[in-house]
Amino acid sequence: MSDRGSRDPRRLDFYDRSVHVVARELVGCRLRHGSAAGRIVETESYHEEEPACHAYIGLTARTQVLFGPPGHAYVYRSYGIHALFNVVVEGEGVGAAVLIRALEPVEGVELMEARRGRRARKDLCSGPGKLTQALGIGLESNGSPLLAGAIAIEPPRRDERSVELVAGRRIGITKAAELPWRFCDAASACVSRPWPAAMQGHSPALSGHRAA
DNA sequence: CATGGGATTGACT
DNA sequence: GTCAATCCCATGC
Repeated sequence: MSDRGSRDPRRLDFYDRSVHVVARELVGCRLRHGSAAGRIVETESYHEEEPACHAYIGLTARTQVLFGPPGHAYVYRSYGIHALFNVVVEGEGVGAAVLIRALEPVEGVELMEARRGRRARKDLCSGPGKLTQALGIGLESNGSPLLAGAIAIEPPRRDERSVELVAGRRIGITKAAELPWRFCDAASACVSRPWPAAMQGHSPALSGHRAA
């Protein structure tokens, strides 16, 4: 794999790089489905060589998309209830993906509230199951191309502040839980709980924009 | 074909 | 802090 690809998530070579590089660079980008969009503030990387990754077991019906070409959505059902959205990365034949774990709502907040129920804005997308519900992403989006489909990833806007990136251990897993493959914007109040140790002592703001 | 285990969330004690 | 909801898929008989 090469790490010299594009930093523009609207280009295919952005995704054809190390899963950890892509996971870090996705923080600050914007995930969109129709008129609803949010700023990515938390990701985790998963790779076939490590047992927490679904691709660890090899090529099956479930993991087919993970081993497919980069730049596509991998969506699966978690705990029978929630849809979790991932970005397939690295070359075809390599099973690796970035789990999108939290967003700051930036567009279509009313639509997100309609889907999620009225609650604090910072809690609309502060978890991997919450953000798919808020954006209306379901299992039918599994395999959807991110460069030519309903779901798109856009680069950070120039008027947004830069990301304050911190890494921590992945959460919600029992295998390979010690790997520091969770990446968060420490300045965001929308990161899911528990916050990484590096965020203790922070007082994150809600908005990803610079103060007016 | 039956079974068991989740990359979670929200409600409740 | 505890716990149930709920379903897809991998595994084993």
